[in-house]
Amino acid sequence: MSQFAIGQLASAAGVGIDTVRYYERSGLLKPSTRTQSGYRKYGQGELDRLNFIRRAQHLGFSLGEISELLAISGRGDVEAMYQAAQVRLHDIDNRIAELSRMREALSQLMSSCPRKGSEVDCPILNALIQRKTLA
Amino acid sequence: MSQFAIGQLASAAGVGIDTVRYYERSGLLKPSTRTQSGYRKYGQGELDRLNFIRRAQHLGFSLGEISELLAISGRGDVEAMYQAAQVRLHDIDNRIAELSRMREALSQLMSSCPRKGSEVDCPILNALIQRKTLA
DNA sequence: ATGCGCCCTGGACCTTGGTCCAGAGTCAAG
DNA sequence: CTTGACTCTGGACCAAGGTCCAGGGCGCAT
Repeated sequence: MSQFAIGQLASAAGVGIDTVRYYERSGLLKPSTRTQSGYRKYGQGELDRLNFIRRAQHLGFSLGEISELLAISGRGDVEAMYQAAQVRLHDIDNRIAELSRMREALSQLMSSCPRKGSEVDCPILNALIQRKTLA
Repeated sequence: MSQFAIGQLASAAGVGIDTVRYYERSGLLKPSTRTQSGYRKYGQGELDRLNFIRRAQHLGFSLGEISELLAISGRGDVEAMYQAAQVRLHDIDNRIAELSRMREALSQLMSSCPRKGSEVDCPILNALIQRKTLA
């Protein structure tokens, strides 16, 4: 059974040592044992868990959500996993919609900007300065 | 010439009093004068400026960027305004692309999830647990 | 046995955009 | 003149996800 020191675990997962300790403080990942002198020791299970955390983060889950995900995963609760993914998906959709609104408003202003001449001709400036155009 | 106390300015712009003071600390908005007793007094120009800040925020500019925008606007520099908008647009596009990647990965996992049965059949769980599927 | 690199703890600090608080002073109406 | 609403300052605190530091202890190779 391979055992890792914190630095080995961290570099195996591509994170910083302080990040691993931070996850521990946050209740996400604790060492399987400690040496007598207090050194953290991790096994393959902890490395898997750390990789799980990173992948879930990559899908946009927050650490709080990941904490729930880990509990769900521990129960092997497929339905709950699906629900969590769905909630997350809606959140992503909302954020995309919000950004798209911004994009639309901004690019519309830009497309009618002459990029030269006086400020009165610049719709970007006008939109920001006056009570026009923008919701 | 209408003069506002901070509370009046804040409610005219739909923000909190503390927010106005925060903008002042951040160098974005300062009162045109102070009374002898130290009360902030604002005029129409400051209300316009505050509204500008809010609208720019609504387009996704950070307060730091808004600070530059205000300087640009003060110079009436249409070209610089356009450039700033373009930078912002690229940033929005990058964020949308990032979220779309997440969305894609997540919805693909979900579409092949049976939502019942054992955990070994759940691709969401598998993607998070194993070194598969996900980048 | 000593030097170098690793590890420990507790706590401070970072970013962004505010929000809240205490304790004091001020303003306007009754 | 008093009361209640408003404002002042300086500083603490919040979320999130870390990052860094000091001052020590440990482990292994030479």
